[in-house]
Amino acid sequence: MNIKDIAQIANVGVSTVSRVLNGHPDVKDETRAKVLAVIKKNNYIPNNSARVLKQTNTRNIGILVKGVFNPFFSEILKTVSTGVENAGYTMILQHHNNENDIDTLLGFIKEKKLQGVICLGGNFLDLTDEVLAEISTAIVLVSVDSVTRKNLKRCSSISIDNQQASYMAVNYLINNGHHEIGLMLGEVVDFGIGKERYEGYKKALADHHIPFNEKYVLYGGFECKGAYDKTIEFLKKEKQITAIFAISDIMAVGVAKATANLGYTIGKDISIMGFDGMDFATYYEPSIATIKQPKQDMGLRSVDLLLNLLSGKAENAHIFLDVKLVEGGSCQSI
Amino acid sequence: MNIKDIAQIANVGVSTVSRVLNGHPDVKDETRAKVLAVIKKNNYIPNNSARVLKQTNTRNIGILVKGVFNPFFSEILKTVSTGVENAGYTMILQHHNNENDIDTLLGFIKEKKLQGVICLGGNFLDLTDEVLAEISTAIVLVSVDSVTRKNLKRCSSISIDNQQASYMAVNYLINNGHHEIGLMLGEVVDFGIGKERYEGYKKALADHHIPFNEKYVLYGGFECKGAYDKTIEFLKKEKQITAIFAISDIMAVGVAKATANLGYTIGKDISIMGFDGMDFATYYEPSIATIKQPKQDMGLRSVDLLLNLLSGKAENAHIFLDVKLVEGGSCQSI
DNA sequence: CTGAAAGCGCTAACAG
DNA sequence: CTGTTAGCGCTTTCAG
Repeated sequence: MNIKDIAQIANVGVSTVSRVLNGHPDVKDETRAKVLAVIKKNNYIPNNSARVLKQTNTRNIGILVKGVFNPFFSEILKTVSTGVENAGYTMILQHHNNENDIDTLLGFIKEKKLQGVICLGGNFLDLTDEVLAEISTAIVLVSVDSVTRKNLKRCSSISIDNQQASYMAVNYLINNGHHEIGLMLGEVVDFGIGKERYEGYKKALADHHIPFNEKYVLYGGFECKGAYDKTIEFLKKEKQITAIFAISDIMAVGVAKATANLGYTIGKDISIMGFDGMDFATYYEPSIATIKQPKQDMGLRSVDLLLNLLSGKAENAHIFLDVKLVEGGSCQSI
Repeated sequence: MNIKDIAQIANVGVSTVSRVLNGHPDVKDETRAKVLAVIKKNNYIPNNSARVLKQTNTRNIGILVKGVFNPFFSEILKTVSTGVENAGYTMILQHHNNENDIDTLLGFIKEKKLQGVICLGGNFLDLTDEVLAEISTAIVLVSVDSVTRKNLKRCSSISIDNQQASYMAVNYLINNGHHEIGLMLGEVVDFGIGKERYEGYKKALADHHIPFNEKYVLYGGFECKGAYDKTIEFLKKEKQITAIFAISDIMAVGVAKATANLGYTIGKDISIMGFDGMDFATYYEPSIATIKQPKQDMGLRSVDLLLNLLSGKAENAHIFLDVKLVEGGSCQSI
């Protein structure tokens, strides 16, 4: 069942069917009704590929997710997918773990003829306006490293200031009297947000004249279990530790469980901070203090921006959203 | 830059380029190398739409997610997306909340020329082999209602026995001495897995001659907050309650927090069971007892089955995977 | 307002 | 082994 069949059954030309399909105004109401009726009766659905092949306007939006499919991205994804679909676009999700995020992005755009892409995570430090000049695709980078600071004119970004957010967390711990603060990062090699949060940690220590100790830096692999295991091992050796800052809530939960199992009372014997602002951390007992990222807003604004970019209603922009330090029973003064 | 350009530059015909692209064997090594070089030098990437338009073999696999993008689905999605991409397929993700899951599925298949679909969630009770006879798309339903029991010959499914799993949980609570057991469901209207778990709850009570009390059934909307609020309200009225079974871990966390805030000691004053087997529940303090679904396995097996269905290596099948009751400090005998 | 016809970029006969 | 060519189903001029 294709457009030709419909045209034949409805006794009109294919172009008329096409016009009806695309909501062009210059079709007689009567004809439109007839065509619509035939379409409905035959359950006809236009072939997307043919349409995309022909049009420059493919209505394809890609979502490129880098690395682990963490719950934080999932929440953004939820918002984004709703927005993209409501706007009548097709959403193509690609998940990768390649070295070169830029090449992956470029390939994705060409292959799928994307009109727009939202990248969740990844490292785009080497991205330049020259590279982007070759393509006319709208690009919004979400939650990526500080490429945003380069003020590229041919792409947009929505992010938070990771270094400052991390600084805020560590500073808060220090102001609560903590000096021996462990840091739970994800992977050892991380040139993206992990690195920036690492630097925020170091800076906060330095500003308070607290010496930095490499042994206090742990890598939990962004999973509960990793964080749990590393914390157990760590606290057995470093008994002077009074606080641990994990750069994701999921790891914070692992840290919390580890301290509890070691006999610490969370909040009293040890303070724990997370990062992201996930529900399950807020509803932990005690509530895990965290740096809350505006997840919903990040999703909403990235779709908004992308759609406005596509319709020419907006210019490329680099938007920094504010985070909020959410206090919780897991963090107390000493 | 298209196939014709490449052919011209490489001084060969388009079909040769096409053959190289598709790994056909009958190309002279020398020619292949030449073409490959030109492709690489020009950063040529074939247009997917044209390929899909032409081929029956579109290499498009759709993932249709129904309802909330919960963390449980996200985990499956992670596994699935990796599998689909490794097999060289394009993954098109669609997220919907329509009434009619079957029509949505059918439309999705036609529009995107899908060769296979994996449905996460949804209600396919009205699905029949007659409807499926019209399409030649491989379909794997994952985590859906008991349509699986109808033994459709033209689609597959991977699921757990929700009623029995729920029965197992409630039975466990009862055997631990609990008689006044609250049930935290998601939405009031639910003809899918929610209903089956509801029935498992009722059946367990009945088998132990415990009267069913409609007031003990709560609806938390599959969110921490909803579960939290409803539990607070509930426990203020029904002080005789000694256990609550939530049909998702995320809600169990909300329930746990509520009981803690009301001054209950979890595990001692009240027992809590979850469902799914998510990390953050296991790492809760105390660990939340749960019915662990084989998430990883569900993802893996659905991709496997789908790919084998596509290559003719497997027949449609309805697979029930086993769940496991994981004990935890949140549940104790009284 | 409507129809005929030219491709979009690719694959796969088919012919060499 | 390789090139020529006919469409895949659709949109979009261009004529009516």
